[in-house]
Amino acid sequence: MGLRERKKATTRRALQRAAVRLAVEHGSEHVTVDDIAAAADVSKRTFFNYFSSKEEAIVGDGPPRPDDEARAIFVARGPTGDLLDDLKIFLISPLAGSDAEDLGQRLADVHERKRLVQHEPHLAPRVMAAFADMERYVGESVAERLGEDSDDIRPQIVASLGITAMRFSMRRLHTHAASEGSAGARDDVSELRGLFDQAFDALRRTFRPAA
Amino acid sequence: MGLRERKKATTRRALQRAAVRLAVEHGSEHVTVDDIAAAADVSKRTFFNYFSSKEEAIVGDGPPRPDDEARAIFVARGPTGDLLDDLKIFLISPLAGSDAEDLGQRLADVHERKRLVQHEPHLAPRVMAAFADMERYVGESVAERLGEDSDDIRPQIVASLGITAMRFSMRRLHTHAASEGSAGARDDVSELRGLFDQAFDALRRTFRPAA
DNA sequence: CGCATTTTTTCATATAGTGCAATGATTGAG
DNA sequence: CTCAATCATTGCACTATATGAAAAAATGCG
Repeated sequence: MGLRERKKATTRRALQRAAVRLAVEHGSEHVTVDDIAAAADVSKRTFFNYFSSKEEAIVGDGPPRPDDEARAIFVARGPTGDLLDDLKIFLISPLAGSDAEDLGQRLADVHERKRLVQHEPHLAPRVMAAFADMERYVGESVAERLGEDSDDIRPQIVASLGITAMRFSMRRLHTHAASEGSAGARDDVSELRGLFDQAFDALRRTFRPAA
Repeated sequence: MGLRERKKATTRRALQRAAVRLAVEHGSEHVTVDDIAAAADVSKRTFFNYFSSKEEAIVGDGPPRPDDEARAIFVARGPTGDLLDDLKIFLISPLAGSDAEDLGQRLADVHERKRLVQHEPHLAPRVMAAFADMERYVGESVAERLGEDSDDIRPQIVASLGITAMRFSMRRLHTHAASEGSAGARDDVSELRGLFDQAFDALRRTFRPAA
């Protein structure tokens, strides 16, 4: 990785961190792009080279998507053959690969943004839209697996159930224990997995697999 | 209804119609608020007295919400006692009251906006957010009916299934027959009801009512 | 009609977001 | 090392969104 790319990554992180921090401190409405750029020591124009809008920098990218490999396995009826089990594995796959350090950092970011959105409801639409987009992606994957059209009702039902489980988990995350700091990174991950298991157990109970 | 309120309603409709028409004609990116205001013969500032953003005027309000009466019936386990049947009635209740004339007009608007969003994907997030908001509302109603907390998983599952049925119906509406004009108003309504029935039949087949 | 209320308009202003050309740093080839 | 190509950053100009405040116009009522 060359110096150029490293600097770009640093700048991007700096901008994003500044955006979130300032939004938490003063409320996102009272933070201008100029403020964010100044806090990250770049020009306003540079900010827009990295983010296409202020909200994008503050809210972030939404839930992480499974990669193409995980999608291929899911579409090919793998790895277990059971629809719900495989859907669960498919959805949680982005949390599988990376190391605990990085993962904990991302979950901490999720946590901070969650609080931000709760305090500022006008940010919610963007988050909701991100989930809706994810749901469309999952729906198409399910349709492909089932050999049906993505306009059919069944793939949409299955996708919405999966996304509901996901939202439930992320919503519940951190609402109980107030475990903070870097030591809680692994705890966060296992808590998220636990909630995910819990949600899918509930799905299993209310879902009748075949027609 | 006094002259004042009638005029306000007229102005609002004029602005909304102008917004949609111009967006269809030239693409929403190439339509400015000044254009819309000029087409409706009001000042730009007046536009913002009616709509808080350009997108709000173009995309509209999203799916119509059940009124408090319908919600009260649903929460009180009415009218049939069966969860899915009652959910269906609850969700479709906004289409029950008004006359066919007005209803057909609204469905025509839905149709036009649907095409608009399909051609301009950047409008999609707003629509998705509207559905997500509706889903939250339904989830809270279901939780109240079941005597559970709206943070619990079951109300969220039920709500997401209901909204999925709704989205499926609105998505499929008008994709088959190209029936246009005022004569098709009643047909549209019955087609929508048919699709809604179909979706809920599918839900019934995949849903196991009690734990 | 004449007065009170509400709506519309005019004007000023702040901020978001984009295109373009110039500048300066990073890189890789010779 | 040196030079040339590449790429990020920046400043500047400009358009559009959105809001606030006060003047001006329209409306409702006695």
